[in-house]
Amino acid sequence: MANLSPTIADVARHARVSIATVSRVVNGTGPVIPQTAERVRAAIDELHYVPRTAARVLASRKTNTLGLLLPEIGGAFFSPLLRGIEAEAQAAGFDLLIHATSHIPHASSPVPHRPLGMHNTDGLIVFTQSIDDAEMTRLSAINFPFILIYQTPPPSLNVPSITIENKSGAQKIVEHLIDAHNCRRIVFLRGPEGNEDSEWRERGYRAALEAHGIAYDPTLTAIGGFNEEQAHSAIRQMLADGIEFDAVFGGDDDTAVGVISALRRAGRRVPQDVAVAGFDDIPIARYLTPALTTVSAPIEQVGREAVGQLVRLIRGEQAEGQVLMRTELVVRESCGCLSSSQSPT
Amino acid sequence: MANLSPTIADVARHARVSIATVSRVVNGTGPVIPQTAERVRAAIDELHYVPRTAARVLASRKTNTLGLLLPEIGGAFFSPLLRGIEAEAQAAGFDLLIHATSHIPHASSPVPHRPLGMHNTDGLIVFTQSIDDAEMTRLSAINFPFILIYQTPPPSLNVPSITIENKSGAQKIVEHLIDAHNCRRIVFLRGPEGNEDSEWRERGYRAALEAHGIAYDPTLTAIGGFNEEQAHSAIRQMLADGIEFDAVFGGDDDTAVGVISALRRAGRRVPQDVAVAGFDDIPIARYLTPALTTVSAPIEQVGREAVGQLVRLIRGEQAEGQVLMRTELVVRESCGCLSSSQSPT
DNA sequence: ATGAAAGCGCTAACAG
DNA sequence: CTGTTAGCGCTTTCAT
Repeated sequence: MANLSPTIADVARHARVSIATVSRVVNGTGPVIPQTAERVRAAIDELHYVPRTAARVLASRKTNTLGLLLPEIGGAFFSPLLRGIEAEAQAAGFDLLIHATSHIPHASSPVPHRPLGMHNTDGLIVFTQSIDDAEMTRLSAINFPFILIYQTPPPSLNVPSITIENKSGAQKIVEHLIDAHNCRRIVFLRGPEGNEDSEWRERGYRAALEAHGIAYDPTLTAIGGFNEEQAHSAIRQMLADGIEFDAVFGGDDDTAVGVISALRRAGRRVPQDVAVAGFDDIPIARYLTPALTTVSAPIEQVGREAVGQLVRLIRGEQAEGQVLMRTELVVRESCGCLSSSQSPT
Repeated sequence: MANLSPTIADVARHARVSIATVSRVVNGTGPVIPQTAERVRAAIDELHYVPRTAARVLASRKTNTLGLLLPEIGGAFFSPLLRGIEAEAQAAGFDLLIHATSHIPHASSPVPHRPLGMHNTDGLIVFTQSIDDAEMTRLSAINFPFILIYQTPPPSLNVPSITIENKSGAQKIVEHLIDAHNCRRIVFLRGPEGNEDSEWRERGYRAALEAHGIAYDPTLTAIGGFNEEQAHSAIRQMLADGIEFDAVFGGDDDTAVGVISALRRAGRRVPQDVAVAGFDDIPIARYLTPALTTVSAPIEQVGREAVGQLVRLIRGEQAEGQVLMRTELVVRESCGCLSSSQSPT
């Protein structure tokens, strides 16, 4: 293979200077006389020189890259999140390394394989359910910069985190269903087991019920798993079981999509027969039929904020601790509010 | 900060062996007596030792990671693609590094900043429109392993690539519109400027027209940009311009979503008044209202195949060259075929 | 303003 | 089976 890639020494020789000088012009560190710098620059692009990251990292002990840990990459939700993170990371001069932490029973090696960590990143953005408490404790103990998104830290740990107003957002939308549309039997479809967002949204759902004197009926909640397919089956099952309801609050927008699909196939009209609401306001939400009433969460913003804080942490500055991002009710058609002749909001 | 992370030397000292021995048990290279190995292992997890990637890479000249270059990360399309790539990379024992090549006017540095390249990956998967021909030529010249997806190589370069049957897929679906639904004035909404997939799909569209003796009408094509919003406006504009049509073939599924939305808002029923079809068969396609008729492309499969070939390339084995993945017509409701009482296909 | 040289932490011969 | 040692390519004092 091509082992012939030039090193800093080659450039130095070519420009008739020392490697230290080359390093200086490459990094803009230290003073170099313009003429010398010019020679070096010429040598660099004549040789197509590209510094080796590994050597750089080893010598400088800084990677200049940020790591993002996700449980899996999928769902419309991740696009804006990644966009936000990508953009801000780049603006801050960091590269981004993403890893989806699926099943890794890689038990053969004596050292636990961590694709992303202090050995190859300067800091980590950790999404819900992508590392366990033990690992979090370890990272915290060695004082490695990391920040949680869509997840609050375990009580014992003082780690900055960014979350959104799940409970009040959920409560607002459910109350809208109740107040504006007279719904009384409202289904809630949970996210994946142990998902924190889902738990808070459920609390909001119950709070709304309670505030309006509607008894909580456990048969009206099931698991939607934050994905269309599971949500579709869940509703289908409820229908088959003869459970009656006049509205569905999906745990998120993907869920709502599955719900609408299942309802329609069962001959129920949305929103005339059943009102439907989601959460997140993913990009396609406004283009669905009917356009989805949902809670707008500043997903991209969460990404940007996460990077911002992480970078501050890395620089040794103070982090803000817990950040709670505001959510907002977005009323469209699926709850029964607007007619279909509106333009997208 | 925590500079105290242990090195291989610490472990060696702790286990009373040489660093070479530690290296052996960590990597499973060379023979080590079980007792010794055990001591080393004990030292390793007592010290929480994690090998430094940079040092490893520098010494071994292998990064064990794959790079993925994308123009931007967004759209429902990427989920399955990333899933496929992630899964296969992991199975092959590689880490994955993703970079979205947005605007980088980082012109200040004398060395071109390449977030991903031979300096930090063993090979690259290159998505459409993420690097230019010059860069491709450079990579090819230094014999660096990389593979193109959703993009054919420039004629002068012999680079393996994975593409899908865009033209025949598009032709099939347009012919379905013509044959099964009697459509004659079919709109086509292009993808982003210069997008190769879009160009082939347009050829398929025109071929279908031609095969049925329908004259190509340039006023029936516009730019949808492969995203809901642009597609929405495009259709809106056409409607405003008084252009008549009985079907729309969106360049991809996201486009189709925007199209349906725009039609509904203009009071046109889908599929009764206008038939709509997409391309890609993204996960939500079957859950839309109406369920989307589209061309199923094995997106996840493309990802897996890309990794497979790239790994082969990296190992110095022969790559297969150009791979063309089959596409398949998926008939659902938006073209007018199925009733809405079906269960999702 | 520039150069010399000492590492950074690890792998990979090569000895023994 | 285990230890020694020479780099890997670069950054970074410390001299000059």
